[in-house]
Amino acid sequence: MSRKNKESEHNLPTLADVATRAGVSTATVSRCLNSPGQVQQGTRDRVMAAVQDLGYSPNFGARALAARRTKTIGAIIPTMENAIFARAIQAFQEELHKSGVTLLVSSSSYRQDVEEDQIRTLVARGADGLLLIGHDRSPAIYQFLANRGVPVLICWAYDPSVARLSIGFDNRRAMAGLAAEVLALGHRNIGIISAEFEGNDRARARVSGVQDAMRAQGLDPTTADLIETPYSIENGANALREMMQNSPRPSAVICGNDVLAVGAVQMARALGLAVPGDVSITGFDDIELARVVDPPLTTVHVPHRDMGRQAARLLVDMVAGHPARDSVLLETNLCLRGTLGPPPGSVADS
Amino acid sequence: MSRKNKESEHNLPTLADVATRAGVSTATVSRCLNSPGQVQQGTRDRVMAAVQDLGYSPNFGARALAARRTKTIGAIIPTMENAIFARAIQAFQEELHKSGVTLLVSSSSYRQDVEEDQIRTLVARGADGLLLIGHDRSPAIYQFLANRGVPVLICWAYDPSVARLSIGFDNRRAMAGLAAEVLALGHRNIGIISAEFEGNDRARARVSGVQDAMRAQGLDPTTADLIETPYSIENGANALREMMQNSPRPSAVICGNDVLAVGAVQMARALGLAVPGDVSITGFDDIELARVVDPPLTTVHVPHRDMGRQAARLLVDMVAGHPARDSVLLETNLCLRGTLGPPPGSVADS
DNA sequence: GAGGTCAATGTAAGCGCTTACATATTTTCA
DNA sequence: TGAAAATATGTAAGCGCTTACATTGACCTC
Repeated sequence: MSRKNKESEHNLPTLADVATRAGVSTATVSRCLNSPGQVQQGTRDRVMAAVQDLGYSPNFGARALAARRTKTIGAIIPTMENAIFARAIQAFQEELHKSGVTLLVSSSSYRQDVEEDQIRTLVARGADGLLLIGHDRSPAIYQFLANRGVPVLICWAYDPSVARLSIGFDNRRAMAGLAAEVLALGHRNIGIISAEFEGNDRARARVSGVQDAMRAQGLDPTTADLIETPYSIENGANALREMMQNSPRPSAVICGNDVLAVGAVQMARALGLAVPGDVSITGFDDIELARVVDPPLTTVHVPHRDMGRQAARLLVDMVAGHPARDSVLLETNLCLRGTLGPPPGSVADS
Repeated sequence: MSRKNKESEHNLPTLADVATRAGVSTATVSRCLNSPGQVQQGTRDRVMAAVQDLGYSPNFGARALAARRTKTIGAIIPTMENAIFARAIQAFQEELHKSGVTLLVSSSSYRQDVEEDQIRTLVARGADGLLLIGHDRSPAIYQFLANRGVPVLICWAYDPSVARLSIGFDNRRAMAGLAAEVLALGHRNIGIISAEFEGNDRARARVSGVQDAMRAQGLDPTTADLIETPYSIENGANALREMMQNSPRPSAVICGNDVLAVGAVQMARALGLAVPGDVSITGFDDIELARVVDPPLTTVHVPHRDMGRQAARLLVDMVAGHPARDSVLLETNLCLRGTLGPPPGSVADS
């Protein structure tokens, strides 16, 4: 009951073809490909020559099926559309490549349901491990992953209160540091433009950081003007416009990331407001955009490349059965640039 | 000689487990999953319940092996690090998703050897089709793809002189249009900052476009100052600095893309040159960055999202055996913004 | 009511690989 | 020099699916 080979069909060379041509068994060919050390030089040469001649390349599905691993790691990022995740992912991929691991990337558009789908898809495709951004997701999906025995590394967040292994920075503390700087200049009317909280623990932590800093100064955090909006330049711009209609008007607007901040800066200028003369604006991430906008953005530098690289090493180890003992905390640092100044009418200013 | 099941091992439910639990054969379960119409309602319900109960999800490798297709399409882009390709890929993925196709993305860092590796990897992984950027690559690799019967769609380029199916725009004509605009303002000393030519037909085509426009004005294209450098803001900046040391100094610098142009604008300002008062600068692509820089960049708008979306549809059709008849030409349009003005000392200027 | 059609399901043969175990060959050293 | 140890290769059993073909039974049609 053999499947008919329609003449039209492509018939690629298989391991068996290579074996025949090289005059060895399929096992030997397989070994040449996977652990060449086990095969004698002469035999190996013969096999490799056959591989070349035939233009053989192994069938991934068969290999995955037989070996029960895929040398594949999956990553799901919220978006590819701006540079926030791109640099980290690029570094992640480069590092994985060194270990012969392939990366599969999907983007979830910041939607939890989409992300869950993608997690399932990646696992079904045999991802040996997964890189995810932030901790926020349903217990059910973590349970699923645990059942499947798929190691997961969380990045972009470091939160010692969560047991899961992660590599990242302390969003809350980093933002608190920036906010402290803002408050130290004398700003008292603070605006916050954040990403939407739902499903985004980083965004919440950053806002908490601002609130921490306010409390530390004896200010009431609830007096801060808060707008939640999806990350985009345009949304940042709109949020700033809205915020500037309030009274009292914030003299400093702290944004959840650089993309929002860039939009805010542009809108401020469009409204005829000087930055930082009339309003100070800060970002978070220090992506390329931060230096392109005029004036350059005061922001928090996140070691994206480093995070990506280290994440790759950790995850490769985890897949190999050497789970890291502890989460990794990376340091961020403040980039004080042109968009932050003293509030209008302050002593330093007059 | 059965493989021992070490007790420690995860043993996921298989199709057979589902079949047993539902009291049907594996074939029926398979049909429920792949072509539910063929199965009676009652049976199907029973099977689906079993799938739920067991938390079954199909093994990708086995499926690919047996079905000889993967519902996967691969794409290789030169870089993820800036936004040039991100928008198109995002749209590409969203559209593929509608057809139940998974996207695998790799980036080649603009290196041909890396790209060939990745092509082979993706094919080995069973990609049913491939999306590639530009035409430039070795005949050997095209031959390989043809042997394997893997359909390929080229994007980012439209060149009727090449037989391969593509979707894109006419880089040469688009750039010629922009250059004509520059020349019409009276610029005669032209600088060109391009990506490196090797392996990048788009870059070459764009420079040819500038030369076409010069010839059309009776100018000698070889008088243009040309610098080739990899795409990055920093490289754009360095190239501009270098160019400004020449004499005569260009009054307009046409850049191969927005990333280079943004770097050029920033360097011009750092050098104390007014843009466009002292030097005009143009880009290509119209990515977000183009509007963020001050003044906003004169550039060529490329319909990235549309290209991505249409590419997905075409490729899905090709994989299904309905190859498109012709390459698709998309229109670009000029975005005349702040960085382009008349040359210094021109009548309009004085 | 015999023969034919059609729909629903079952049977079982692979898909192309890896790897445990068996076998053959060479090396080592008491 | 011979037995044990190490090394190289072969044998063949799956890995978890899909699907061609076989089977079954319900329903028509003349």
